[in-house]
Amino acid sequence: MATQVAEKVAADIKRGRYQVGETLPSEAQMEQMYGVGKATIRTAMGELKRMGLIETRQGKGSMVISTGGTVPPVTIPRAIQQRGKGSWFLPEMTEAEAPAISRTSLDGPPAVHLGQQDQDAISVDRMVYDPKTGTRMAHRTFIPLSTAAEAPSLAEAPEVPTSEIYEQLTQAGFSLSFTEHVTARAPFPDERMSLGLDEASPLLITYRITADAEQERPLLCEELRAPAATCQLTFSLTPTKAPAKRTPRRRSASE
Amino acid sequence: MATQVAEKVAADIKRGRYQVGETLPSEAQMEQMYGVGKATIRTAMGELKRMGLIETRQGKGSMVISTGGTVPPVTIPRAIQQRGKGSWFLPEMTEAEAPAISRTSLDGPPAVHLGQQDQDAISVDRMVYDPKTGTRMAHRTFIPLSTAAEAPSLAEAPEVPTSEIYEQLTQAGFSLSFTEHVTARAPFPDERMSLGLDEASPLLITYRITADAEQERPLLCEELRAPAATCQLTFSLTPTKAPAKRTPRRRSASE
DNA sequence: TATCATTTGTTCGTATGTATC
DNA sequence: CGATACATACGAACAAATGAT
Repeated sequence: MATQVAEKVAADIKRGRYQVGETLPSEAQMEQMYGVGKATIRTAMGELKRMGLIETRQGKGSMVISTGGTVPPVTIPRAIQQRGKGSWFLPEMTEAEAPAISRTSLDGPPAVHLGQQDQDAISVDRMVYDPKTGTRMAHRTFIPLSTAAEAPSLAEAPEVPTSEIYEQLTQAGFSLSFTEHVTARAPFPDERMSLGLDEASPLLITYRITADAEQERPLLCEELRAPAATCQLTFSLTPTKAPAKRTPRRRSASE
Repeated sequence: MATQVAEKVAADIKRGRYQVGETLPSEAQMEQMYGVGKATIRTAMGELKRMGLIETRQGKGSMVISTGGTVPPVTIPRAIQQRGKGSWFLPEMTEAEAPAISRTSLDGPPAVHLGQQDQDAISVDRMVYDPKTGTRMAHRTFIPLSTAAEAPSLAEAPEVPTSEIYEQLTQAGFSLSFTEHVTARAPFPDERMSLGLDEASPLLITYRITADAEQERPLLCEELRAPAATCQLTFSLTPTKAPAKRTPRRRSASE
């Protein structure tokens, strides 16, 4: 029944019955309108919030912020430019705070993607944001100790920009290739706090794995967490010109 | 308070206090354990479900299905191979049903990405699934009428595999380039039905835009919606070798 | 500055429906 | 069939934020 109410209100928003920017009738009014209890209305409002259609504020009311099916306003380009032999250029990110450096034991997705379960790594945490909208994102760089051993300058100053990390890896003799894995999930409570997610917006999560092209050996892992309600990641796909004789097999996913 | 309970249980799961596969104490028991009411426990369980830690089934109980921080089991490769001049090869997808062809008016993200607001397009709906896990995904191809006009064979049989669409566009004289936009949101009620999302898992959404490289004119839009709890998209990033806009080129960077 | 009505946020207790075993 | 457990809904109370008086 709560779902039916949510669908009804969503349809009304889509039809223009409720305009964007307008405040919906109060919950008490909706109870009367649909002849249901408070819990039902609140469940329905929760669905509408997660769908990104409305935004509620205590003491004010529920405002329509979208009619659904819109493109997220913040575009995060995931492109890599190589200008010279070891000169890399990445889309800029504005840092909200000074990066935090720590030493961690690799676990979860970074460990799987790097193939280094329970190994140690240097991790650099950054809070970045989009200057136009103020959207905050969490960025984390994992530098395995085995990688740092081959590029000693990395271990000394791991908080340098990512493009410089790529440069140092290139100077260390590696030929870099990049793979990115994207997924999403509901944020943990502490992530809601640090990213300022007032709603129950999902979290868009991407892992960029930098590997040595020849050895196919993972060298670096970068994690980016962004609120999916306001962000979209953009990739440029380059067709690979593979010979038709043999199919290059990707690693099968079975964890 | 509900959040605190959720954090406590999540910590217990992460610490191994509750093992994966095990059933949690019943909601009634938890009310006693934490000294809270039913609504609080249910809110907490809802958070744990969205985080992908537990799965609840009516009449059975709440089962732990993950300790958090795991890699989604289904990897969806988003790669494009070009074998010959107009011979394309894409990762295979298993169709669950026969494709449904309809004519729609472009709206929302597809319209924005194609730059064709309110124009008509042929849309081909497919329900695909991963044979190993049975995960269902919704795939939709938008062929603008303006594109169909230049590749007439497309309009006659739009339900051909995507690789064949690329082939026909190449034969029509286009030089194809691809861009992909990824975001996520909570599923709509009808999407929960059709995709079989028993939980409140977010929906991972990606739009692949096929454009003509020279004219930078969008030709085609493919939409893929997959349950984020079990899926990750994988991209291969190719560094672009762009000439520096300010730095003068001293050497001919042939590579 | 203080007060008050309005509105959402959170929790509680209870009841009923429904799937599982 | 019956006991158990989750799903859904109702009614009530209080807290907290907001905006106007």
